[in-house]
Amino acid sequence: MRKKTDKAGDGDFARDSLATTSRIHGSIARTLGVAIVSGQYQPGDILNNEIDSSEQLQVSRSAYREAIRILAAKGLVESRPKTGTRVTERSRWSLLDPEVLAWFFESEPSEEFLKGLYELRMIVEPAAAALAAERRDDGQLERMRKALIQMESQTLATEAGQAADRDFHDTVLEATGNAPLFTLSSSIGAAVRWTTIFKQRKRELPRDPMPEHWKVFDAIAAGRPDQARQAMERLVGLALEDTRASIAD
Amino acid sequence: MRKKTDKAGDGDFARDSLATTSRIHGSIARTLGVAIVSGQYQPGDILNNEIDSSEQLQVSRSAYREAIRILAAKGLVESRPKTGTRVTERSRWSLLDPEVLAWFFESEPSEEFLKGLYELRMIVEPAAAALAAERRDDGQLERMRKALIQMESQTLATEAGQAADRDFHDTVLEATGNAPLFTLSSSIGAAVRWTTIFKQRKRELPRDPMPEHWKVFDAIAAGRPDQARQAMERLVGLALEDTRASIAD
DNA sequence: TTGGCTATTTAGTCGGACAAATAGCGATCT
DNA sequence: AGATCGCTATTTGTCCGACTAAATAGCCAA
Repeated sequence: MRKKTDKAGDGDFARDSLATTSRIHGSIARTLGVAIVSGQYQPGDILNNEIDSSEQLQVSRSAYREAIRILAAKGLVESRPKTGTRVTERSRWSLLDPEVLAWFFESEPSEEFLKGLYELRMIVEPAAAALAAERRDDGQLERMRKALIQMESQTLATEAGQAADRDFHDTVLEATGNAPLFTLSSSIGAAVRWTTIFKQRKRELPRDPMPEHWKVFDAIAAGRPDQARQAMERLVGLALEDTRASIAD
Repeated sequence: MRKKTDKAGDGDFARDSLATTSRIHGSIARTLGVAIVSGQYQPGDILNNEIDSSEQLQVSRSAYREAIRILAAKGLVESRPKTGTRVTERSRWSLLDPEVLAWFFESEPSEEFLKGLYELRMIVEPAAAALAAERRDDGQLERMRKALIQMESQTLATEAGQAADRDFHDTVLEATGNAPLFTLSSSIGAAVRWTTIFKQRKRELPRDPMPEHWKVFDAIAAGRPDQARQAMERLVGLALEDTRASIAD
């Protein structure tokens, strides 16, 4: 009933979670998903039936159906015989699913939505930093330090610098030892990446983010939860300000 | 390309999100999903190929494939030609997806996982209550009041009482005006409330939850964020204590 | 008017064929 | 011996067409 891999070799398997779009069902799901989250289809709208839709999209009905299953799994649509497949109300959407977020970012998300993500980050990350200060182990601390050093030398203007930034925040989340909390990191990371791009479109880096990052790190390293929370609050708060400024423009 | 419903009639469509298991692909997904989150399949394990699996489960290959697409959409598995379909590392799982959470609760989740969920709820819900105190409108306030009155008369022992409890918390979340926050907390709340049912299997209601609920309501009605946050902290904290007690048993 | 029956429409399921990708092996060349 | 290239077998991916089951709408009869 179950086959075990000989050597837990997940090394080169991890890289391409993006490959999801390389198959037909994935790309159809993406197409429809973007159309839905961008408002091209409204909640309550009914998609054409499977026969017509698959013909219009030039794919087999099976591939189309698999795409619909993906969308349904993320709460974007709901199917039933006779009625058809309809777009569900927004409150049912898995807004924090990495793919759904990616679809949002493909056709600029509303300012309100971005604000919501930042607000969520403002709630979650400081609390996470506090927990991390209590529970981090040496390995995690070391990864945080390396990420910050990398970030310092590359700056947020480079891809590598942004990746380092993500690594740092990911490791903080991981250090909370709270798996459900950790899954938020990819969502939050996506939001951050997007807003970083936003910011750079209009102006150079508005401010050096390193001092705040180091303060967070120091507090976590020192095992001071309250201090870590406050430092992270400042960090996220400043990022929010910058984003607000570049959006307001 | 798009067909609009005449009367936005989503009224009777909303009830059965559970119907997802009534179709074969859904029930297969559930079976496999439970097997995965319960640890019966480990990350890195490779599932039997589609032909064998679908034969063993007595379903067509198409239905089996649709089930796999659902699991892949929730990050539980990853498929590729030649290699097969393998269970992904836990960090990729959409732990906050309502269905994934439901699968966890089907085979009692680990204490650590439960603790994580409560911890997250403890972070998010008080913050949400604070935001709600600033942004709620009269209609939301009215719905909260009605829910609490219903909850008071029915008690948590009845289905209607639990529904009222859900309504109250959902309305608080809605009142934050933050969609991402809403989806996050709503799925956590729904999942955690399953433990309420667990609790009641073992003992009667350990304590009257109404005073804390009314305090949250009053603070939100009065537009006092800090007070609302503290009241919600107490509310969730007490629920956590109760759960801990019934687990320890 | 109402109640149930039936027709119709739609997703759901099936089975079987063929295509594409790729990991792993083996032959070949250096 | 080692590296490199190409082949092959395995597995998922895609397609097709038929049939099943569910759910609605509308008709017909009481």
